[in-house]
Amino acid sequence: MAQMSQRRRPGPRGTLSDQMILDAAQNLLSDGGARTVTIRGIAARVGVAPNAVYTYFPGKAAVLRALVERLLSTVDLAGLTNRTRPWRQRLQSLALEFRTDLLSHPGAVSLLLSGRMDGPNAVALGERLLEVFADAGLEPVDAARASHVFVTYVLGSIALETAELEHSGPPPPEDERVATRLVGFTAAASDRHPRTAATATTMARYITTEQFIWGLTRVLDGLTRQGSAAD
Amino acid sequence: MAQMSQRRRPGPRGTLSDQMILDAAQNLLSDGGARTVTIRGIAARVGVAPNAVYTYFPGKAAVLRALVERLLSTVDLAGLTNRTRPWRQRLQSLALEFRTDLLSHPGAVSLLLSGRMDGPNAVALGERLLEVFADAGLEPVDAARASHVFVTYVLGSIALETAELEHSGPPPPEDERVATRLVGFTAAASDRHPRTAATATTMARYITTEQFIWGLTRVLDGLTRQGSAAD
DNA sequence: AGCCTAGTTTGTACGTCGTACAAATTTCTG
DNA sequence: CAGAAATTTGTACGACGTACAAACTAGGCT
Repeated sequence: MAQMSQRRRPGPRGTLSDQMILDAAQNLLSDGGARTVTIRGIAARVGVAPNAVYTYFPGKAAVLRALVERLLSTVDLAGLTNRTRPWRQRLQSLALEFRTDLLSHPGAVSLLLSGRMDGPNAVALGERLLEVFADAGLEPVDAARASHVFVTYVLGSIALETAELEHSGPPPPEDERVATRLVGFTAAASDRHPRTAATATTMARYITTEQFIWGLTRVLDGLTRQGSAAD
Repeated sequence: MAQMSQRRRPGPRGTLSDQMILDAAQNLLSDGGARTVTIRGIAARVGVAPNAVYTYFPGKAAVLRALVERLLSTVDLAGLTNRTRPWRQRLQSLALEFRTDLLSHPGAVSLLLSGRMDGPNAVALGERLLEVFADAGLEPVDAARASHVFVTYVLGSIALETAELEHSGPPPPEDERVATRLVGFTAAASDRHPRTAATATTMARYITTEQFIWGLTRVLDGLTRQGSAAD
């Protein structure tokens, strides 16, 4: 009946951009984890109807891709290729920085692992890695393979670490997580698993910075010695 | 119309169990990928209302946890501890078998990486790994750390490989995936990325069995040599 | 100036998901 | 053979992603 005109809202306010959408998405990721990064949540955060997002991105997947690229853009490429520092130190700094960043955004890794990582920032990072491994004395082909192993180790580590939190809220401190794991392992260890029982305290520390560096060092050892043992 | 009593359906048919539910879930995972593993899909597959699943599992997360445990139960623990074979060969067989399994269930890795992997089968596998690294001559603490690095590399590799398909349907053969990647890399490579351009064919092969073994060999090299280089 | 057009935003709607609740039914226990 | 316990269902709610057309605003053309 009749015309209830004057609906009041629609129309371009002009103030909205893909960057604001990514800001909102990144804030959601930091505050509440990956599962709270939602089109409707993003829209609410910027004070807009959900559909408005589709003006700037064709879908949720595109938003996530762009967010991954943004996260990759924050890595320190200059430090990575600074030849005044030994190559090992440069790689370790990069890895540690990356790990800290990603652990502080619970759920960001699952984002990284959910796409192809073929954006411009990903390619740029890959190029720098090739450079560093060339500095380490590797032939181009070996440098390429080594850089992929490096990426695999770093992302795999972080993925395994975040696997056990990521469910709700901000991450507890390292000590606390270790304690929780220790309880779990000692409970699971039995006569049937003597070695697990014997090294439970070590295994509880799988998720620490110390273990991350230990493994990284060994991986780099393996990557930069010519020839391989046949045993 | 009157009373259409005889609504006909509710009541226990007796024929339903947690195992059938996991069967259905696993079939869905194989056929359509991780995103098709859904409570409603599982229920439809066993010919039952969605809520029936909640009689056997408290929620979707529990179903996925149990499914992960089931996937872990298929690994060949006996072969892993068979001392008639050299330890490197045992680890490599395990890694390759695991990789083949997980690549054939697109999306299974994201499942593995979405929980703590603390079920009985996971613990049993961990115990065997400790045994193998002891065979390789490592002290208990180093064996524990090494086994975690091993797991990290294997799961990380598979995660990176599945990252770029996982979106719809059955995985294309290795050659085809390599070709697709090559196109992408040569397109992305420019004057600003000379090393990327030079090794594009190698990088396109990051997702092959060959690269997987190459990296695994290097990682094991690094894990089983005492001491570490300081650069 | 004023209109037209293109671009932006919204309301509404559809189909999907996980899952809570109580009613209906069957099987088991005594 | 009755009652208790376990199982399954219908229905429903609140989220989600996203399609569609209507409402609106801003800028370019005359």
